[in-house]
Order: sequence, then structure tokens, then C-alpha cells
Amino acid sequence: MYRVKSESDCDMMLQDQMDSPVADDVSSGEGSPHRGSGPPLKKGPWTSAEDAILVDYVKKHGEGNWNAVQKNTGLFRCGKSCRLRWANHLRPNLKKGAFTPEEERLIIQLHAKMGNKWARMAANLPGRTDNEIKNYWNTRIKRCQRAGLPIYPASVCNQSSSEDQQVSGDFNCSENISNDLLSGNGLYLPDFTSDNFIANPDALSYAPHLSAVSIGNLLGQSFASKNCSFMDQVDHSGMLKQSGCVLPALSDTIDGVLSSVDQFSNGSEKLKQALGFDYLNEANASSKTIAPFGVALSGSHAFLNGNFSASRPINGPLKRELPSLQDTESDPNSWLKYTLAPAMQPTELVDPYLHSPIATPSVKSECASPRNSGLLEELLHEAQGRSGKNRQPSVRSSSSSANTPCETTTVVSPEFDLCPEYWDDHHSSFINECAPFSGYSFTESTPVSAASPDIFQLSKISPAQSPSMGSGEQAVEPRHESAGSPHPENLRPDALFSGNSADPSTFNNAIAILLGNDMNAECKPVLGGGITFGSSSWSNMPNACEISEFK
DNA sequence: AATGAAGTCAACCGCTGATGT
DNA sequence: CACATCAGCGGTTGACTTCAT
Repeated sequence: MYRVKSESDCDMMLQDQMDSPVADDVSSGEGSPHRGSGPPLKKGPWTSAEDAILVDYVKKHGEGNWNAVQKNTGLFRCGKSCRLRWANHLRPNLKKGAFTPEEERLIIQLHAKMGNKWARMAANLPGRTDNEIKNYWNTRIKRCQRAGLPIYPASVCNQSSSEDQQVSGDFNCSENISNDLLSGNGLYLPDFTSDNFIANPDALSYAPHLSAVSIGNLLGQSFASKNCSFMDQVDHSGMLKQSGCVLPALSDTIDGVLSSVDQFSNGSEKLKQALGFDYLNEANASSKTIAPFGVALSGSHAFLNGNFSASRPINGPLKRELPSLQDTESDPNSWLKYTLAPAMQPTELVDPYLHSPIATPSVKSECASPRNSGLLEELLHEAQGRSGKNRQPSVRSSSSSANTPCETTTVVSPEFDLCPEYWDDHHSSFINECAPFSGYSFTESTPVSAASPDIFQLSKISPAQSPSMGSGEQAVEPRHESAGSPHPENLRPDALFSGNSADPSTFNNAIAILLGNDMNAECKPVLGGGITFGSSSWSNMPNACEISEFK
């Protein structure tokens, strides 16, 4: 008679289904948007009667042609729903029940390799469905997030790291990149350099550290990678080889920025100290918060960790899958919060810069799920072990209070300790150099007081300038002089600190791109190891460390 | 015991690529 | 080549359950 127009129109109904044996179920009222134009397709939970009909149909006709199920059986379900029901619940050989520890490990390993490719992961887990895996992963993400634990345990990271060098045809590079770019899978941000990682396994970030991870930490690690080339760290799968873990290509980009910052900061030891970077050279700086960059990036650990939230005005697909140690919903440090929340007043924007969520070691009670079968314990164990090791007292370290487990605590960061004299001399250049990280632009006219970062005048990027805008738009309107879109090459992270990069618009644009404006840009692996973003091949970019601007 | 938070699960939705016409 | 359809994928939502207070 008439067919379902498309699967998006599942609600459309065949007229002849009025006589369906399961028509009674439909009348129970679940979803009936088309009452006037025929019986609606049923939504909601399947009944055993419906299951029986579907099973019977598949036995007779085999899988596929799911829309025909509706026609041939009178089942008031759209083909899509039938397929899903069959695939997830009715097909034989489905494994039910909780994941085994082995399966959990496999999932984590696969996710480290593939990102959110649930179907492909399911292919590696006989009897498991993509939906199951997806649910498991999301739950796990949530749990780890609350606990401030890394998503990938060290063992998995190490294994993935080594495997990753072998696995290249297993999955498509561009897929990985784009997916990971979008999903921010790079939650786990261990040391940026393999040397560091190997020499100092403790550099492996763990929960409390990561939850308070700052750009300073990352920068500090980056400082150690003097000879690393930006692109050298990118292998064909878009991961950071040297990281000791698989890191998405986004991290490459970030690393490029950091390398550039490296250039900047390395040549400005005094400035570094003045800005509170001096601890970067300390062995265990990871639990500290850096205020000046905190303005710019402290919250951005969310970004650096790949934590985006669609609950903020950002591209929708970025929300749930994102492994996040700092839920932007609860984390006052969220950089995106500052960047994208238009309603916030500058004064409101300030305090969070000084606050750092500190996860306590005593996370187990809350975070250990009774259903967890091992991996989480592994993480917890690791976290606890490391927390004891790494939490060395420091003169400058934040005083963490006695928190309830997993409680997010705001601690005034003592890291912000500007040298007034130096700041007076250099703040304007610093502002110009660093502002882009924040999503705000410092104004040079801003009176700067060494003791108080909150006197920074922050001019917010308007929502219209946020990364949530379409890829074709100008993400960040240059707050200052620059007009028009800069050439993509000029937006390369390494360019940010090279040459006369004092133009904040360049930084702002670059950050906008990093944050998503360019996320939809074509990102393809290039034979030879480079990655092209759109038409601009980054493989040609100079080694960031070769830029001598700040040497 | 009541209540709210968190976790789990099933299902839906929108999008995309493949295929057919 | 354009369009329609289908199958599949990934993200999201909502109902239900479990747990903690």
C-alpha cells in the first residue's frame, strides 16, 4: 500500500497493519504521533510477543530487509527498531551479563586504538553488542571522571603504545583522527616524551594529578622535549607514539602549541618564574595549578584532556563520549566554561582561575562499583599508589583539605606568584602571547597587579565566536586589529609563538581552530607521516624547537 | 523508610555510506 | 548522475534499579 518513507520516519505506519496481531499493543499508547494518519509505530520496550514475531520472521527470512518485517508480520515496529532489537537482544550467541575482566581489558585496549568505534569493537568481542560496549564505556567514563582516574590504565597505555606502532592497517587513520578529535579521546595525557615516560614512569598521570593538571605540568613536560619535532610525534594513526600511550591527533596539535610555548617560556626563565612557571622544572609539578596560564589554560586541562561538553554551547556530538576528568558541569576550572558561557561576568570568571579541583586519594569508597570487575580497581590501586608517591610536600604546593572522597575542592592556588617588577616590565608582551590560550583577550591597557590575576580584563569570546559555530565561520573575531581570516599556515600552533606573533587574533583564531572550528576540517594522514588539515599540510611545518624566537 | 544521586540498560534519533533504480 | 532506500553507526535519552544518606 505505502511504504515507510525512510527510517527517520519510523512513525509512519502501514495502513494494512491495522489488522496486525500485535495491534493491541499499539493501542497502549506508546508514541503515536500519527494517530490521524494510521496506526502509529510502537515505541518503547519490546514485548515478548513482539520478540517472538521478530524471531519467527528472522528464522524464516533471515536477517536484513528489516522494513519488510513490518510489512510481512504486522509488527508495529519500524525496520530500524527491528534490526536493533534483533542485533542487541534476539540474535543467537549473544552473551549476556556483565563484562568479564578480560573483556573489559579488551574494550579498553580497543578503545585506545579505535576510539568510539563501537561496532568495530564489538566485532572483537564475540557475543557482545556495540550498544553494550558503548554503555559500558560511557559508564566507565563517568565513573573515572568522578573518581578523577585516567581512562586508560598504564598497562593498557603501554600495551597500546607498543601495539600502535604495529597496528596501522587495522583501522583507518583519518577515522581515528577525526573521531578522536571530536571525541577528545586524549583524556589520558601522560608524558609527552617517551624518554620522560620511560625514565620516569611516575610521569604517568594519575587521577588526582590529572584532575589538577595544568598547562604548567604539560609545559613542564614539554620543556623536557627540547629536541622533539612537532610532527615527529605523530605516527600514521594520528597518535602520539612517544607519549607512552595513544594520544589523538588533537594532542599533537596541543603539543605543538606547547612546544611553541616551550620556545616562549624557555627563553624567558625570569618571566616563567614571574608567572609562576618556575615549578615547571620541579619533578612533581603535576598537582599544582598555574595561575597565570590558569587564566588561560588551567581550566583548559579540560581541553587538554579532551574534555568537551555539549552541555555547553559547543558542537553537540562532543558530549557524552568524552573521557573527562573534569566534568565541565562541575568543574569551575573548565576552560570552555569561561570561553563559552556568555552570561558570566568577568568577575565570575576570575575566581575559578585560582581554584583547582583536587581529587583525594580516598576515592575508592565512592568509585569502586560493585559491578566493576577489576580494571577500575587497577586504576584505583595505581592512583592510590601514585598519590602517595607523588604528593610530595612543596613550599608552593596547594594545601589540599581533608576532602570527602572524590569531592571537588576549590583551593586557592599559591602558584600565582608574580614577580611584580618583572611583570610590570613584561606583562604586555606576555598578555599578547598568552591571551589566546584563554579564549579571552587581555587588554594591554589593563592595569596589572602582581598579586592579583583577577585584575586581568578579560574580554570574552562571544558565543558567536565560540567553537560551536560551524566550520565555515570565522570562529573568533579578532578582538584587535586583525581583519579577515588568517592563512591556515599562520594558525599552526607552532606559528603562534614564532615570528611576530604578538597579534592576539592569530592566537585566538588558532585556538578557535583547535577547539573545534577546525575540527570538522578535513584531516588526512599524509604519506610520510604528516597530517593535513584541509589543504594545509602540517608536515611541512618547521620543527617548533627550531624556532629561535625565544631562545 | 524516604529520598535523591548514581548506575544501568534499552531504545530512539539523526546522520552517513552503500546500494539500487 | 541523481535520487531513493536501506543498513548501520554513534550519540543521546529516559525508564528503571541500586545505593548512599
